[in-house]
Amino acid sequence: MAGKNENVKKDVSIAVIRRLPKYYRYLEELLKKDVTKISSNELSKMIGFTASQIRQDLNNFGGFGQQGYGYNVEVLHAELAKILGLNRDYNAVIVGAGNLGHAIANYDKFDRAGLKTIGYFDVSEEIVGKELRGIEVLHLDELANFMENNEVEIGIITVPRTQAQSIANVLVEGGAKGLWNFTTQDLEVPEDVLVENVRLNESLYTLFYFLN
Amino acid sequence: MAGKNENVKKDVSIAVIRRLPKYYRYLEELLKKDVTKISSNELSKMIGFTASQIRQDLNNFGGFGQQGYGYNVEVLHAELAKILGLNRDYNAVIVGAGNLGHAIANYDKFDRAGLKTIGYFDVSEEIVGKELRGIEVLHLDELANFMENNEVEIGIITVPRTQAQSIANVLVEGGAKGLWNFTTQDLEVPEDVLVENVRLNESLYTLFYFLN
DNA sequence: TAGATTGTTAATCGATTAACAATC
DNA sequence: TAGATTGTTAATCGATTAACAATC
Repeated sequence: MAGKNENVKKDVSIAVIRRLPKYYRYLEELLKKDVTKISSNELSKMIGFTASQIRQDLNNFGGFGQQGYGYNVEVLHAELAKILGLNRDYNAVIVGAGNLGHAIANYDKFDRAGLKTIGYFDVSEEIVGKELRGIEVLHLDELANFMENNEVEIGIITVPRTQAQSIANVLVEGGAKGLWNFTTQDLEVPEDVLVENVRLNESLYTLFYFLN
Repeated sequence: MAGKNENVKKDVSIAVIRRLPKYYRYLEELLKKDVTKISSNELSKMIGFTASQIRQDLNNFGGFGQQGYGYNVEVLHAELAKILGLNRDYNAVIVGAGNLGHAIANYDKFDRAGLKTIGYFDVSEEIVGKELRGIEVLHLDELANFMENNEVEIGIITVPRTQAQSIANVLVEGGAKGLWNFTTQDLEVPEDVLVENVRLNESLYTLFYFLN
């Protein structure tokens, strides 16, 4: 019994995972304000989740609190950083160096969070050869070669939808373990590769829906 | 009994709403391929939701199918467009005309979906005065005035987080009914205003999490 | 008509909330 | 110690899936 389950961390539901960054963000603010401790009840009032949910969520990863006291802000903040994998860097390439690609590349917060974009690729003659954050934008044709010669964990896809799948293939072939997909294309990838989709159109349509 | 409930469309859950754009997208593809009819079962195989879920989802809005036949692609596509509010235009302003603002402004698909960006605002000297899609980018100070003189339904916020709330206030004061918020700030707005958040950092952290 | 497939009710599953004993 | 608040189990709620009668 013991041996077999030792490494089987019971799966935490995706709903929980997606709430973690919010906890992290609020903890960060408390830290800045030099707040040293916080109860699930106080946190509940700030964030808008129930205290019960907060305690349940956190307890998926360990007992970070102390009865009668609450949670130590600094400790919890650090634990969340660890859980979210913010304690290390991730090499990434951006494929599609248009406005959206630029926006991501230039967003300091992502860089500080550990997203290190080490390569930019495009097909447009206007863009290829230009510099982005001190790095020359390469032609898409050089992507496969680049992937071979660099450790790239994350591929960021900000190209027109029709090209998305073939680029995903090159990225995966080149060793990327995570794809951040900004297109509407549903990408097919091997089981050990992760796709995180940002569906701006779905978000927009949802907004439209509620305006009617 | 009749009178009171007549207008009370039972609330459709947000989970359902967020699946609609995906149905719409796949229907669009079928339409392009001149497929005239589709069963929930066939759709299920394409989209990856269960046939049962698809039928349940659609039946929140009406009985669009026909027993023994399935769904008429053209009809269902048109119905979804109507439900999602894609059958009309929405005037919008973009506040924050940096890379992200540019990306949104230049994304043709949004324009074709009905998002009409009629004003751009920023504070940067480098950007204010320049043209974006043939329209001069104005200084943020002119936003309130612009809102007063134009019908603007949607405010798109792509500024640094610290300015987000005060800009939201101006937008709401000026009549915006929906905010598309690309910052991490949780916006406080009156009850009749809708905020649709795009949390890129939460998406990125989720990706990080799964890479560990 | 027989076969197919919807619309809809019932059963199941999972996530959220409530409750409270454990304990700092 | 008494009070506070966690960690955790139990109850509730809502969403998903299964089943099937209705019907094209």
